[in-house]
Amino acid sequence: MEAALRLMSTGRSYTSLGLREITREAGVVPTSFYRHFLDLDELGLALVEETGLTLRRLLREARREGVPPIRIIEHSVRIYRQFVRDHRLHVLFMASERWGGSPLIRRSIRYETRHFASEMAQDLRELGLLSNLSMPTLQSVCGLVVNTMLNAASDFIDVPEGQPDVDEEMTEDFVRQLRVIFLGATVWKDKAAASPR
Amino acid sequence: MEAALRLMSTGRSYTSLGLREITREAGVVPTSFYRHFLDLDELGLALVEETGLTLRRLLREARREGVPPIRIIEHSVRIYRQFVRDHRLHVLFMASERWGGSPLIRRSIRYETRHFASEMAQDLRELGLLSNLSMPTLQSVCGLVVNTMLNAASDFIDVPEGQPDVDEEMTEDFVRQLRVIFLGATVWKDKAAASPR
DNA sequence: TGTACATCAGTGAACGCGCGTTCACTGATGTAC
DNA sequence: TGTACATCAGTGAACGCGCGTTCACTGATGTAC
Repeated sequence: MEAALRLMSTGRSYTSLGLREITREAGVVPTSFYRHFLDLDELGLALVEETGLTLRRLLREARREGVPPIRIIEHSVRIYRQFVRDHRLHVLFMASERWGGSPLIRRSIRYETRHFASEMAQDLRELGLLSNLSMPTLQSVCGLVVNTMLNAASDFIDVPEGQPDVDEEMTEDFVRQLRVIFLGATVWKDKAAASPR
Repeated sequence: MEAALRLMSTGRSYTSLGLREITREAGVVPTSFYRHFLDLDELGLALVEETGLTLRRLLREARREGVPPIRIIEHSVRIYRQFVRDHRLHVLFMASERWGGSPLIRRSIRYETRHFASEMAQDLRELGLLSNLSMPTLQSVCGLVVNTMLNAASDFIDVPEGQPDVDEEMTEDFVRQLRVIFLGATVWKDKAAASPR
């Protein structure tokens, strides 16, 4: 799995990787692959699952430590940023295979991101934030936020390693976009009232 | 070019297509490929260029016919929707190869979308809309809008043909997201004043 | 403590196959005089 | 109107290569008694 991510780190897509290529990178004979996975799709799915699991664990901890309801965005962006730093290749994989070549992987990523958006919506609800939105609208907004997060992550593919200023500028832009979204959500007036639970 | 798009219409990624595969789909012998393109990257770039050109032409016409400044979003969404319908595969190609396997194609798509976002920003400026935003913020918002448009387009990859209700629901969600963004942009207060042009 | 057996990641040879690319070619269409 | 030549999309044979997958194997590690 690490070998596959490493091969993708130069901007290759997952679907373009070969089985032999991956095992070569892993320093192992091609046939060994079958000791671990049925085929390449299964490896991809394992990567998605791993990433989702890690992120969910992180969020659970973050939730447990209690968040000051004010500055929620800054706090979340900081957590997300740290996650992207620690698991750069995993996030890149998720973000760029969202519409990659394998239908199975696409489906599993879509499932994972929806799950993530739902958790975010629920968190906001429980914190009493954006209570002006109906649940469908809140879901929609969270979906938009997640997509924006993944887009931002993807944009880092082609940024060369030693460019902290470009990096900084892109993050700034990303935060601004999130602010616009949340600002819009704050003043939004839904036709339907917020569902009472 | 049409053959390549056709092969991708079932969810394959461009990078995973083979030269022989494409020429086979085109009903032509593999070697004929070289009469038209140097390699697969060049074919991809041609597709990007074609799509960009068509879209720009469409926008120019739309601009010429004059837009009532009110209902600008609805109008634009309708135009975009028509474009996606008429050039479904082209848009899908652009949207899903944004972070696909070929660095050259990625770069060229990024160039094209930036260009598009800039034109949108300029249009809004000239119409006197969102004049509360500084130019960088306006650019950022337009970038967000373009990305959201492309994400929405990509989500149609896995929607089976005969599902008009799902289609409708997704469009509705997409429009709602755009509204949230524009609403946020409308009430946004920039630290810097809007540049006086 | 010692023996017998199970488990399992990794090995290496072999297979048939489709790939990208080269080459010299054909034959239709357009252009010059 | 007729002839000679240029252009150019498409052809078909051939090449060497890396691919995914099969098979019977090795040898280290863990487990049962």
